[in-house]
Amino acid sequence: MTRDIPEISLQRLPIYLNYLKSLPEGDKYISSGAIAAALGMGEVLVRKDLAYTSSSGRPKVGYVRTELIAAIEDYLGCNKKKNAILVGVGGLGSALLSYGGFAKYGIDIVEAFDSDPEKIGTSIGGKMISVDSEVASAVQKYGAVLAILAVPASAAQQVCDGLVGSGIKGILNFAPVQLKSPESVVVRNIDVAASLAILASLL
Amino acid sequence: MTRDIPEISLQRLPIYLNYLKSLPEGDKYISSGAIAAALGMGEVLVRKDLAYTSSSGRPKVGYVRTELIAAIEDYLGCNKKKNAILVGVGGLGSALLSYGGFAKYGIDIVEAFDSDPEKIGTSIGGKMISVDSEVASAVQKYGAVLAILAVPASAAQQVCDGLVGSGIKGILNFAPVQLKSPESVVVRNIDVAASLAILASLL
DNA sequence: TAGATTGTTAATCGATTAACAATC
DNA sequence: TAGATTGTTAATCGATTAACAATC
Repeated sequence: MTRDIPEISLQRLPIYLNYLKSLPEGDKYISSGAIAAALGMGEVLVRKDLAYTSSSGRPKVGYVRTELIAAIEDYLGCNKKKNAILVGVGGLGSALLSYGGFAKYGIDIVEAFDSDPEKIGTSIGGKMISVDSEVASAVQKYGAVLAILAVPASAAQQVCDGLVGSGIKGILNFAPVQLKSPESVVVRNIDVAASLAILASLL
Repeated sequence: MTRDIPEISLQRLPIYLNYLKSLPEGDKYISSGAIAAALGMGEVLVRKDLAYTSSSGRPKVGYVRTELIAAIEDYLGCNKKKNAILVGVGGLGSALLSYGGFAKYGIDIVEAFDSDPEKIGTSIGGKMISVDSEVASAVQKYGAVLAILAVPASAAQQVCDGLVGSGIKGILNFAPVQLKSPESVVVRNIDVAASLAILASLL
């Protein structure tokens, strides 16, 4: 399901979604101008982004808030359940296992993996922690398509290779390493330290 | 120190830096073509990005790896020590307190804050956890310019207001909320759940 | 109807890539 | 010298913004 939306527009959809959900229930209509003003963006940009979700507004009144929320959620696939696994139950991995924020996008972390014998067999946030070597069978068993990679940089490529081999289709990588993977597997990176450093260099 | 580098180029500098540091000590020279190939980017783009750091290479041989690392580190301000505080010692906040990855960018998290009386007075990763209301005095005391915001969405704006009032100049916000702040304060957001949802919608 | 707002087409802006001269 | 690589200028590409017709 590759759509022709620019990824940068796609990245803004959750921002609109969060904002729209934060509005009072009583607000039936919302205009692109109001959204733009609240989020500090241009109103044409907002309308263009929203148009990708095939939501449509009415001249003079704007968009029906609940319809817009539903359209964005639908476009993002929030209503399509996806299973994810997490590899690397260190500090960050543990935090993500306990974090409830994935559910609103239809994502469920079904199992976690680590190489530390101390952790294996325990569970965090109701998620079982199993040994690394069982990743592939778990991916099959749960039909998991997503993986969160939260291992040390030194292990990241090797774990990535295993994930690719297991049939995982998307990897969110927290290790500060550029992973090599086939084009058919989508990898996106979050480097918290680098993000803070970039922010600092803008001051 | 606002430079005329596009932010998107700035965001790539840590990627180059990580890659260059991962190369064997024995590699004296590295070409833009080799960097580009390793990271899957265009080689002209690499040269342009590197040119912003005022590093320069030699035709035929490439860049001196160690010089390039030094130039990027210098440009990113890794050698200029910056103090950061962290607000919200939940799962994610705790993980970030224990995370050692900020040091390589010259960033030190000096103190953490929370509203939970149970946590106040304890410490994580060697960082003291104090009560929220002491943020402003700590910012003064340490000369902190950066803040990591890891509180629930419902508290984020209020905490942000306090940070702005305390004189903080940059905020890395993990709450899925668009913060309102004066233009003089730089805010960047990381929304892990949204990032995974976007990734999923690309599959 | 008049006015506000949408949706789209054209213009602008900025980032990436291509071409190529400089140079070691 | 010949060839590889840098650094820069011009061309292309894509995203944002401006203009404006459609419409409720």
